[in-house]
Amino acid sequence: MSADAATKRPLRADAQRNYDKIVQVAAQAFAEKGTGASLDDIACRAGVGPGTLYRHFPTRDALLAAALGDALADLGATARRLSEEPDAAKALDEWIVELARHLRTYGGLPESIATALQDPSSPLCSSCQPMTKGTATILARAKEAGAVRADVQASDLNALIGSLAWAAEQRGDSDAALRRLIKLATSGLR
Amino acid sequence: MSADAATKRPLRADAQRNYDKIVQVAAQAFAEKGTGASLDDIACRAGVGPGTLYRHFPTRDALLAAALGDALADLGATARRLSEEPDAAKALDEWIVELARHLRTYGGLPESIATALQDPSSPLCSSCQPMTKGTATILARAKEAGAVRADVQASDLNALIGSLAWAAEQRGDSDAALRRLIKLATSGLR
DNA sequence: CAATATATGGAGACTGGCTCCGCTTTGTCA
DNA sequence: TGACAAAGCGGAGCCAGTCTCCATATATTG
Repeated sequence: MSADAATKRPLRADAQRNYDKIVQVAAQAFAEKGTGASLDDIACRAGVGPGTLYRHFPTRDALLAAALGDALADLGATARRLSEEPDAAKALDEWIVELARHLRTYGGLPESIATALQDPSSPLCSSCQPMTKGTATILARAKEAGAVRADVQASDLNALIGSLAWAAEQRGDSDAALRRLIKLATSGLR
Repeated sequence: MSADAATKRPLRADAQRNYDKIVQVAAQAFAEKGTGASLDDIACRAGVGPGTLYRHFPTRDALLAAALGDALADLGATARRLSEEPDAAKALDEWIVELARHLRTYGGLPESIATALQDPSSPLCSSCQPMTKGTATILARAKEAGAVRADVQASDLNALIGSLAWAAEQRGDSDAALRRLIKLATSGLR
């Protein structure tokens, strides 16, 4: 959970220390209070002033993207693994569940991400490529295999998964309830 | 858009005037700025102090429920009409679209309602009976007609519809895009 | 036209976001 | 090693929003 922003001049040692500490504290705060956690509070808990936090992370999304770092890398790995899975239909089912579960890492994450996806300039938007790309490739394979209707769009599927994760969060659902919701939405009403 | 709260002692004339004005202004503000509109601002625009607004409506949800009054009555009427519709499957389809559309009356409404539904003491929760009951009865009829799997639960269907309305809002979707999303979720992937 | 219950409004406490700028620390180079 | 410039810091302070408290004002009633 460190080493990044190696582009441009490397940060001064103290600055790098602060950066890392902020990300670490932020990850914990988001886990506890959701994506709406107070940024001033995070700065305080990291032992820096608000100014420092805002210079490193000009927006909440920037901090969120940094805090999410590892989790998103994991998701990328999962996507690659499922792209190899022989059974394309099974791979898609698994991907959907996995993605929905990831979206519950922090409270409020589905909303943060949905908003970010609307704004290409958001750092969170670029960080989410593992998600969007993953869905696109795995869905494409499932279509080729004839396991999915040809008119299903990747963007719609992403929106659907996000919205289910959101609903599950709103209801305080268990993992089982989330799966039930996913099954309802993916197999339809009849 | 007036006359209510006739239970208990009737409000003093000036109080009733203020009450009505607040509801009217609130409906407009929510329409413009979403359910998160500033309450102090609503009070100000209605020509009353914040204290007055908060005495009539102790929570945002209380005000929201009042502002939604007419719309919810309409929805109740729609539910009754669709309960008569001979084709139970068609009735359900229509209900789903109608409900999702109603949830877009104000920005942020799906979230406000989803939260309220978790809290039986919320005034918004009771106001939403037309929605929940409507889904329950229309779904039951569709099941009887064999148009829907028997294991589909009304609560899940409600959550699903709400989440689709939420997703459509996040993406700034047109009505057509919302319908596409609904079709995807109700007819499944294959 | 009191007397009284009812209702008002706005000052102000509090929370969180975010900025600005004088001060401190670090890295470098002689 | 010492000194200087660049890099970084932090917290005071402003803004917006929520919500409360209570001295004051107004409607109603006999």
